[in-house]
Amino acid sequence: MENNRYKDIPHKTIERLSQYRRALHICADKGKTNIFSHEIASLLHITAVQVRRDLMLIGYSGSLRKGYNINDLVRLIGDLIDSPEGQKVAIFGMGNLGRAIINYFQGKREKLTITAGFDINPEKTNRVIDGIYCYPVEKAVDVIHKEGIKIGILTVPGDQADETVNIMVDAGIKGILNYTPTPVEVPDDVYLEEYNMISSIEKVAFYVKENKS
Amino acid sequence: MENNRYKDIPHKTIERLSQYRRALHICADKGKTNIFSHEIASLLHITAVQVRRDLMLIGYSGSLRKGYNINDLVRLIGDLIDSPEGQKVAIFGMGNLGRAIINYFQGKREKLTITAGFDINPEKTNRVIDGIYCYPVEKAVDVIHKEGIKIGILTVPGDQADETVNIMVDAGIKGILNYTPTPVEVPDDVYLEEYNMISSIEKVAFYVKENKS
DNA sequence: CCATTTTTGTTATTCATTTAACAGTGCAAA
DNA sequence: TTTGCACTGTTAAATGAATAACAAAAATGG
Ligand SMILES: NC(=O)c1ccc[n+]([C@@H]2O[C@H](COP(=O)([O-])OP(=O)(O)OC[C@H]3O[C@@H](n4cnc5c(N)ncnc54)[C@H](O)[C@@H]3O)[C@@H](O)[C@H]2O)c1
Ligand SMILES: NC(=O)c1ccc[n+]([C@@H]2O[C@H](COP(=O)([O-])OP(=O)(O)OC[C@H]3O[C@@H](n4cnc5c(N)ncnc54)[C@H](O)[C@@H]3O)[C@@H](O)[C@H]2O)c1
Repeated sequence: MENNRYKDIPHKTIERLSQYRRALHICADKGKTNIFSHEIASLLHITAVQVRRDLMLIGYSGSLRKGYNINDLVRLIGDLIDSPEGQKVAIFGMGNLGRAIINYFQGKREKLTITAGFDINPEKTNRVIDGIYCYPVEKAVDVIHKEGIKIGILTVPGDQADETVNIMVDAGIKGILNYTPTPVEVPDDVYLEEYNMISSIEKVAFYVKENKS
Repeated sequence: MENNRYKDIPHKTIERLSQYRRALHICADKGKTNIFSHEIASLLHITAVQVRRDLMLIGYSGSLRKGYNINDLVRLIGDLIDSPEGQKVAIFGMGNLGRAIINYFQGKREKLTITAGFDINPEKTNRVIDGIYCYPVEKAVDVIHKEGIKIGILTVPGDQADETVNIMVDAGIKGILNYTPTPVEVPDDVYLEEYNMISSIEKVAFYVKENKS
């Protein structure tokens, strides 16, 4: 009940915390040990107030004169958004996008590991692709259950999205990142995040057109 | 001044209109000619009120008994978000993601065409990759100006983002879709849309973790 | 011909997020 | 010691977006 005290942190704040952490890592690598809210803000091109507000929500207090301690802050963000034991991720659809994600993401986050791929194409299944073993989708329930995978990234063709989501949910996936252009539905206990790239491009195109006037 | 009457349409509505259109195309292909707000809603897994509200904003009126005429609605959405003469798009960074986007997007939208790629790697430049000619970045100003490209997709490594955005802006790009994890800054007359995939995955992971309680 | 149903279009309300306002604090310099 | 400065942390207000509420219209069936 009251053990998830972070339920009331805005979704947008969670996203930004992830970005703060990335920026802080870069600063730490440069030998910086402390940082002011307005410095973080200018790295992300947002306002210092927003940074302070976000940090207030997670309960971190900086020093008045020296700002925030970078290592402490990185650790605190990690405590909030990471699972100490790590989380496993599966990719559904080992096509162009799925493989690009593997190559990009794998090894980048300490606590998140892509541990399985699934596909329907027999030329791709039952072998290692870009370092990830690709199973046939029929094995999804078994593998996901056995490995304890809770997070799935959906990169199958749009017309396969619904069907594949059902498989994912049945297999025990509790969080889905849908890169398909097809909106999908999930039970209440599954967290769903969708990103439609075509909408994004069309949105940019729209505002470019409108600004011309 | 008052010739862009669509300035007050919410950004989220623009995104949804793009998705409505996609869904409507699929319906039209199935031979459907009319559709109710609640049918559109259930395709996108949103509410019928939201659909009607969005359509109200763009000034389309459906028939009380037959709902919306699919062809008319598709046309009207096109009038709003497309440029009749089409718009050209350039990709900066012809790596895994850039090429995945080309393969995925090209040919999909009638009024948006990827017409040039740019890269810094001499093995990739001055030749055709996945159907798109890849120029060295030094040619960006020339090519973009000559072709009249206004939209750019940024898929260079994160540490090259700022520098590349400057080149894009100098070359006359007016809308940027940044897939880099590095937040960038653009002048007021350039529209910027950013998408950070790692934040998305970490967000999903966070809510999966939190729900476990 | 009138009540019922179904759906649209619009206004009002609620919810989420950002931005503004400002009090409080510790250091440094006068 | 005191004054001013440059920060932080928090509350208040404004903006943006989703949801709820409801009047009006058109067909249907008694
Ligand atoms: N490529 C991109 O840049 C991009 C960008 C945004 C969104 N997307 C979306 O991502 C999805 C994949 O795009 P892509 O370019 O990688 O396509 P792709 O054709 O290269 O990859 C699709 C993969 O899914 C597999 N597949 C098909 N049906 C399946 C099923 N029922 N179960 C499991 N696997 C199945 C295919 O064998 C293939 O390997 C599409 O929905 C596309 O709209 C792609
Ligand atoms: N691959 C993914 O799925 C994915 C997902 C989200 C975000 N991203 C981001 O997209 C970007 C590209 O990812 P990727 O996986 O395609 O990497 P990649 O290394 O495959 O591609 C990067 C490309 O950019 C080129 N490049 C390097 N410096 C350049 C410069 N100054 N100007 C022009 N071109 C230059 C490289 O030659 C290479 O072709 C990265 O910033 C990454 O963080 C990738």
